[in-house]
Amino acid sequence: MASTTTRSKPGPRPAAPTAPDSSTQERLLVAAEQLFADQGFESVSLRHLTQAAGVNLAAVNYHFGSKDALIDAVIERFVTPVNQQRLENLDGLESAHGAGNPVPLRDILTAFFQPFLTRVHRSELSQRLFFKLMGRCMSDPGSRLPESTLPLFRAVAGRFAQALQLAVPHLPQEIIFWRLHFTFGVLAQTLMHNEAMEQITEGRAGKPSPDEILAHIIDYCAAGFAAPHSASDTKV
Amino acid sequence: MASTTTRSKPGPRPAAPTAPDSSTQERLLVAAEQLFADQGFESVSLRHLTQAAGVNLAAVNYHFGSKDALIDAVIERFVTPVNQQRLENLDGLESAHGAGNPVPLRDILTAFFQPFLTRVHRSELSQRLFFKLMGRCMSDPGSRLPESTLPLFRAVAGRFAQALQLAVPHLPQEIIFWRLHFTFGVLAQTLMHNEAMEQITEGRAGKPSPDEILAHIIDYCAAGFAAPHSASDTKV
DNA sequence: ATGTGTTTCAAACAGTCGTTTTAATGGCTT
DNA sequence: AAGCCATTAAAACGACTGTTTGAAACACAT
Repeated sequence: MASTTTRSKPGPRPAAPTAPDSSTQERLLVAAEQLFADQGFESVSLRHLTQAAGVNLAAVNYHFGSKDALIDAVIERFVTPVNQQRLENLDGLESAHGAGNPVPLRDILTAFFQPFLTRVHRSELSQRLFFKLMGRCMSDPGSRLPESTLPLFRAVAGRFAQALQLAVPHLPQEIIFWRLHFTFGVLAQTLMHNEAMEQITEGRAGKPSPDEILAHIIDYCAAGFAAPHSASDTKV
Repeated sequence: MASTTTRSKPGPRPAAPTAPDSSTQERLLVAAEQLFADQGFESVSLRHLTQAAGVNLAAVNYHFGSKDALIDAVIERFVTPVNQQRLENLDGLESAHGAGNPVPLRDILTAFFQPFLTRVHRSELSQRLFFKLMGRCMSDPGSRLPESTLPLFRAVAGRFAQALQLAVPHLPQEIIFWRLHFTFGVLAQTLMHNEAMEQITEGRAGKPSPDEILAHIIDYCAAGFAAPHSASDTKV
């Protein structure tokens, strides 16, 4: 009988999002990435997840130890290359402008945002998924980031803060941290609710391409970052 | 015996966060506000919630019908006055500058952000709570907003978009929507993870006051909003 | 063929969740 | 006093959660 559509219930090997011959771990990671992205980490049950992946219920605990460990694996799987490429981008910029010389603000921000947008292209249609999963990592309760990713995150924050301090030397370091914080917020909002923007811009000019989105973000954040610091009247 | 500390387990009426004589609905709303704020809507069980409020487990379903209805009630309870004051602020600004005349960008943004910060003062120490609860409303899965609040939200969005169009006439409407979107992100990030900023700024000058935070946000968002629009090369 | 280690499978575990139920209160009018 | 209503109370319901179990299936070496 039916074998055309993507049934979710029975069958030993229902149409899976992965190649049916890939390893169980791979299938779990891919299915988890998909489901976590549009339902959240806690809302996806292991039964739903393993069923979508076409593997046994116990596979998660066997291969990863626990659901939390699977979540960490999913996050680390795409957070790490993003942060690595961020550092590579910044390395290239700094060596191009000479060590100790300031790098233009827009270039720094582009180096920070770009890995999100290019890494999306590897799996074609998973763009929306990737966006939302990233946004979820940045805003889920308790800043749900695996321990193993924290050192790299700290390195990224430190390096970019340092580069920014050279780019906008008229700002005290504290203000730079605040604005880095705000910039994270712009990114998270864009990643999580980008479909809301698609609705707004729908009548106009098709869907916004990742490059367009990037341009809009850079315009906004670069201006916000370079803004003069209205003197706080608490001091002096 | 013991009645000094805040026991959470037994007793007919353990030390509750509300006046012990207030109504059951009131106690539930107050306790829910507190718990939802720092644990998230789905992570708080009704048993934990009713215990903290000092009421019976069935009280939630009796007075509100379901847990979801309680969540909606909690959200609506403080979202509505915030949006009402936003409209009042904008009314005041527009009548002060004359109908049809542009209102300064920073004033518009202040009118938008200020209700968050002043409304916080009503319950003294609940400032952090209020911040996080609001942030959660804006970023939880499915944009968890009660139906009853949507008309007011739409009115706020429309009115402010209109005012902004007069304030930054050099921008097409689509860009204004994008930047309104980004501004939401800055707000949500600030509301949710403000304690992260307290850690960063700790060694320096005490805690940031709400007014300082507001000043930082306005500096960033006003500049981002007024930024020139780098021409998108897709058209023309 | 035999043994070894890894992986899969169906089934059950103990626990929590939101909700419902039924009985026991309390205050109020008639 | 009796009767009625809204509220509270304790207990149980069924459904779901993540996790564990012990046996079956497998690949692959000896």
